Amino acid sequence: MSARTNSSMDIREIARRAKVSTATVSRAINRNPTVDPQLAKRVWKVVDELGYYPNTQARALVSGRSRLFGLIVSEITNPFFPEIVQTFENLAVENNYEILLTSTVHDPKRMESSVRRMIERRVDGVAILTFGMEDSLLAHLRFRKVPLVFVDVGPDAPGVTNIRINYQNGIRQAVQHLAALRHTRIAFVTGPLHLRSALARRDAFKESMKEIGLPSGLMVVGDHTLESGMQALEQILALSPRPTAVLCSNDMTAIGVMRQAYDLGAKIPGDLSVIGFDDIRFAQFTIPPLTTVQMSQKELARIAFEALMNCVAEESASPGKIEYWLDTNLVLRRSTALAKLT
Amino acid sequence: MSARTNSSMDIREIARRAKVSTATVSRAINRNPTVDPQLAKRVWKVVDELGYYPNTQARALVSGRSRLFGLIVSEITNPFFPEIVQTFENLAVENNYEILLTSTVHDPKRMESSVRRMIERRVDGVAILTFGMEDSLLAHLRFRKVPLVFVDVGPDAPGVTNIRINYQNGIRQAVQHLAALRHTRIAFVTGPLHLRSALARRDAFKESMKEIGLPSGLMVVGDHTLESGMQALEQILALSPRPTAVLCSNDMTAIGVMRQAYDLGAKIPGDLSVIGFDDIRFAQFTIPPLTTVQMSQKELARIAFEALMNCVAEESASPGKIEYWLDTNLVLRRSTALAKLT
DNA sequence: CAAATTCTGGAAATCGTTTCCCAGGCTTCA
DNA sequence: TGAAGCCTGGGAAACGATTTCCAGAATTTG
Repeated sequence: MSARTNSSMDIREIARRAKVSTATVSRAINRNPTVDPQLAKRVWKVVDELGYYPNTQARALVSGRSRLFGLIVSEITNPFFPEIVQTFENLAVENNYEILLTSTVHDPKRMESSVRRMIERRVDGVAILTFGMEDSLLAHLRFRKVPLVFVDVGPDAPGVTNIRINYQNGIRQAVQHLAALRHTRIAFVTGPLHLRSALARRDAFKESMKEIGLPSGLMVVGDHTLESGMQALEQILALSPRPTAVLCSNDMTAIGVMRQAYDLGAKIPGDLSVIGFDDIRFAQFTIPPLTTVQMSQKELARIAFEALMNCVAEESASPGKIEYWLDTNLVLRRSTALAKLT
Repeated sequence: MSARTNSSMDIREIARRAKVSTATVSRAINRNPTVDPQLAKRVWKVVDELGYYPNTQARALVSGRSRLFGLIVSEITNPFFPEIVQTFENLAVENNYEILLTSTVHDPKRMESSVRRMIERRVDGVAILTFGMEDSLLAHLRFRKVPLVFVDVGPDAPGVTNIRINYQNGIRQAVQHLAALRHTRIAFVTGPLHLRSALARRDAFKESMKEIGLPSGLMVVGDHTLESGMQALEQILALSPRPTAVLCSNDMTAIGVMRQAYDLGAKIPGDLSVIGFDDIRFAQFTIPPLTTVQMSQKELARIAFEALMNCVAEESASPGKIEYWLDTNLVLRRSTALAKLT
């Protein structure tokens, strides 16, 4: 007998005190209209008096729905995610759902444990917001017919929803903005090239440069960390002729570039224009405020959540593959300026 | 019949295929040593073949433990929290626990729903890392005998663990560091004064100034947001004689101060020394890197988690009130310098 | 070799809900 | 007035595990 046995308030206790059956209590609590208002009131009175809260686990067990959505991210500390998690949670609360947050921290073992835990808790759906997740793991989820939402890189299979990102749009705007400021030597700092999303950004850059007849050879490989941005700047400044603008695969990299520029005494945007990607919240507060390509995290989270809700609502109605699109757009701040003529 | 019924793999199915009873399957899965190794192997074989994962809800229902810890924060997007959540999750994974993350977003309704959801999911314990939570809500949790861990502001009651922060230490170091740099007009930007933690920081500042015979009247009220830091700087610069150093109640405020200084053309640390509080990860990447008082988020999360683990382990052994202490320390970066003589 | 003891694994109760099925009590209509 | 048809609410069977007993087998002991 554990200590919490004494607060044993089950539906039966309520039933006894309200002098009705457990079935009626259940119906009353779930606001089933077939129950007499008088009775319902009696039940609610007892419920309130005793401070009774239904046991979600028992509920889930019999109903088959856990009212739990999994959310897999790569790292919670990655500034890209908190806004997403927050928005996701807000929506979850509104819809009486809970969120099971898991991070992979780029570790295969953790990925596996993430998936296992999702299945064990019988989540009603999973949003996978991390890039790079092994297919064999996904197979487990697919096998269970767990609704899946991917951002950008999901397999083209029935029952999985994909949110595709229009990288091209924002990056084209960024490149053209720089070109308009008379920049011709524009460098690009990539992300880790084993990530499809990083590749897509790089390709969008190449494409955009080609469109306006500019060479896209000034490329430095980074890994999306602030530190790699710092290193990237060193390499960029060593190039000859020296680039006058840098476009980065994400904001952290751009912030690293700016940070290193500060250390090296290069003025931004005077000596070098910098553009980021993602528009994490912090981008508006850097010094100078960072011009960047916005990929709305709120919007992304909203789409992901709604996609999941649709999946559980449909209930095997039309499990065909579905796609959503998320656009990207340049937001101008103060890290870009006219190219310095040399 | 829902669509997932077809993947109906329960313990019985395993039992049938392994030609043993469900009891044996359960024991084998839980590595109960009383089961014959031969049999256990047979069971595991079937389990692996079928890709069986035990249903946590059923488990929780009968065992009385949900293996779920609640984590209530004020806002996930507050940069103070991601590191905590990440550390907490890491520990959870190691210990086969799940984390139920909830944010109050400073909204009484959300606080209530947070608590309700924790109870409904029957969490084994809750860490409350938000400052300012109504006592009436906590009463619900206490009534259920849910182990509770507070940071800094918990009620002095049996069964609740408190993590107390030694604000004084770090703030004294900060003040003395500034004094050593010949600053005598040191301003302080407070947090929202309805938060006990903000009051404690302010008082620690006053105390530290008094210790070395400096006046502590240069006080601006803020609310821990970056924006309030920006506004605070305007007020500070309007003071006469003008302060030469600012100590802030948290890092976001300090970053706001620096951001505004940049806009107004005041050099940091040349014209003004700035010190923050918290040491959020970003503090090392600001321009200039922010000198701040470290309150280790990792350590905080670790203590909170271990406190919860202890509570569930003890199992009503010694439910007396327990206290942990977390120290704070100044970390020197580059936002402070010798006072400019005027 | 019989009796006592220890092991091992099975049957069944249990956890706290939802929900199916059904029995009465009413209403309605012929 | 009697038969037919709703409503309403109760009894009991799930849901998928764990765990307590308990019986029979295996082992040890006198």
